[in-house]
Amino acid sequence: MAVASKTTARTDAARAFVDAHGHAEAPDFFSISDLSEEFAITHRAIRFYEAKGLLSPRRLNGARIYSRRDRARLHIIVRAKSLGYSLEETKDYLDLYGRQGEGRIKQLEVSVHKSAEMIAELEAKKRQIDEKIEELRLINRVCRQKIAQKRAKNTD
Amino acid sequence: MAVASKTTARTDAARAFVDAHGHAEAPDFFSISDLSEEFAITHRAIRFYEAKGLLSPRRLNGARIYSRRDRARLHIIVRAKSLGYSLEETKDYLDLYGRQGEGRIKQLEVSVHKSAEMIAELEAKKRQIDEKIEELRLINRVCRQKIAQKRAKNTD
DNA sequence: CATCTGGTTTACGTATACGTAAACCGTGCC
DNA sequence: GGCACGGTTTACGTATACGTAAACCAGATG
Repeated sequence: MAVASKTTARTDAARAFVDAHGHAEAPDFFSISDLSEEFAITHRAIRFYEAKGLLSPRRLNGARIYSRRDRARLHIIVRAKSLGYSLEETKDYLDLYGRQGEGRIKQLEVSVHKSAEMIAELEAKKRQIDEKIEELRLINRVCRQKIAQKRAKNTD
Repeated sequence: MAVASKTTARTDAARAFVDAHGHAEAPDFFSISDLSEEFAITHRAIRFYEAKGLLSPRRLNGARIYSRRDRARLHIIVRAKSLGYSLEETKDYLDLYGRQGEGRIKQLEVSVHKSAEMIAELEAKKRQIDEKIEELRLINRVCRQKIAQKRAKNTD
């Protein structure tokens, strides 16, 4: 049987392509398996994001080839998800991220405005997290006090 | 027709109860409408949280009466949701929050551990937010630079 | 008494975000 | 040649978190 090489195997042409570019330490292209491993998500999820218009990797013989930029976008998607953003919201974000500095003045001004808005929203989220952390610190403290009390009185 | 009083109307007995306790500034009890308004969510959502075991208000004549503690729990639910936590996860959190300092030493130690874990997780989330904020600041900066350049060259 | 208001339950529908299974294709290795 | 391997599409299923509609009840009001 074919002994799969240690490195992730790929559809042949795709593999050739990926290997051709990028030298060991800093690859320029990635397979779907590379990315699904790196970000601990399934192939299915990655294809789903593409179907929803959040990614659009080039194809080679049908197989998907992801550039560094695609990978960066996926990274953003994964992070945004863990922060509770929907794919729809993340898509808006990526639109901003994608056209970094392109377009006419009007568009650029919109981008400046939107990015400022998003920053404000994230700051608010940070404050909410701080509130939760405070609650948890209180719980932590109270529990430890109770433990100390019980230990002292030996009331188990 | 019945002119609804300015304050939220309630099923009668419930209203009497709610009004009996708490004096204007600091009510002790709340109707489902009070809370749905305060947190900008629907009655349906609140009942749903109850069905999932995250709330358990007392009843009066069938109508739900929420205590300050119930309200605090709902507040936590709403915040957790906006931070991307599922109701299941939030339920675990509320279990911790509910038994603040009760139980035997073993349980208390578990609580200490879990709260510490949750704090660590939230700190990680904060770092992710900081990363996103950094990205956005960059976008913001780049866009403003481009605007300045275009303005200077007057190339629209 | 009829209606209105605010509450209740039950049931079915819907959007999001995938999971899972089936069936296919192209290349490399024995 | 054949099979394993990694990839592909298509289709249907599932979990979460509610929305919506229908039908009911209990007091308050005119």
